[in-house]
Amino acid sequence: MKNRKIPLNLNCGLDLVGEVLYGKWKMRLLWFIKQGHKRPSELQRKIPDASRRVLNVQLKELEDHELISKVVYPVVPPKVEYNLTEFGESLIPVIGAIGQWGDSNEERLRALIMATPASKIEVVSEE
Amino acid sequence: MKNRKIPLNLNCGLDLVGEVLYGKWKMRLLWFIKQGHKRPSELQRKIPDASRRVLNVQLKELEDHELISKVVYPVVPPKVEYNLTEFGESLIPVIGAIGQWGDSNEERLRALIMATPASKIEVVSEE
DNA sequence: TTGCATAGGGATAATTTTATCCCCTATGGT
DNA sequence: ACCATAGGGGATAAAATTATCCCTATGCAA
Repeated sequence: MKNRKIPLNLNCGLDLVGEVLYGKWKMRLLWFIKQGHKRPSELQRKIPDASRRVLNVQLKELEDHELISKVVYPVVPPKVEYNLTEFGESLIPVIGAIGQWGDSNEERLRALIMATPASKIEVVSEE
Repeated sequence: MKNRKIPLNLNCGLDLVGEVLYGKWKMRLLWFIKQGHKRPSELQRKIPDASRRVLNVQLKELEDHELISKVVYPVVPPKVEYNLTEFGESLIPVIGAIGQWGDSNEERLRALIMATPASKIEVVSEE
């Protein structure tokens, strides 16, 4: 998400949403924050597949887009909390719907995804 | 979407949905097909920002994921039609919800996105 | 004194995703 | 012959996204 060479297209609602919600971990971040996991370290534990760095970056973008707000407590060791803004809250039902569809179709999706050539992982022999 | 080096994570519903719906044009393709624009050339006209090639690729993925089905008529010049499968149909309300949220918040989103440093386009002087 | 927890961020590499380019099919019309 | 139509696809370049590595700071505990 740095300066782009290719102009954004922001024609329809879908484009606009994409701009703030695309990002591998963003929806999950919003979701977990909604569930009360507000501190960076908690979120990190909830999403161990993402590195701390990446979460920071995506949190920052969510903040820039006013979906979450950040509170920094001036204590040591540092303490930070994220909260959904009202704007962010309004997205929760949408994310809920997406996750819900995924959960409802979990088995089928899993099978489809695994069957797709695109998802075959390239196994590299260890050394 | 070729063979990947980094394992997919398919922990929750959100991950699963992402696997079939991430892709710059996929939701729009589904949406337009739903609206009756079933032929590749129609879709292309609806989404002029994407090249024909890219649409083909994404349509193929949607097909592999059983969200749409493809009918090839053995005529010349060729005629092809895509239709939503039932599975694909079941996604329409979700896509609708996303687009709806985007439309409802269009102005705010547009302003936020433009204000974000990340979206500043790198202007290259001509020549 | 070293180690740990907490949070943050620059620089760069790796990976994935999109875009671009160019070519192919077959038939009917000019 | 040559073009237009309607649909496809390989190869490669470019761009965008993620991951990795390493460094900052503070106060407390072993």
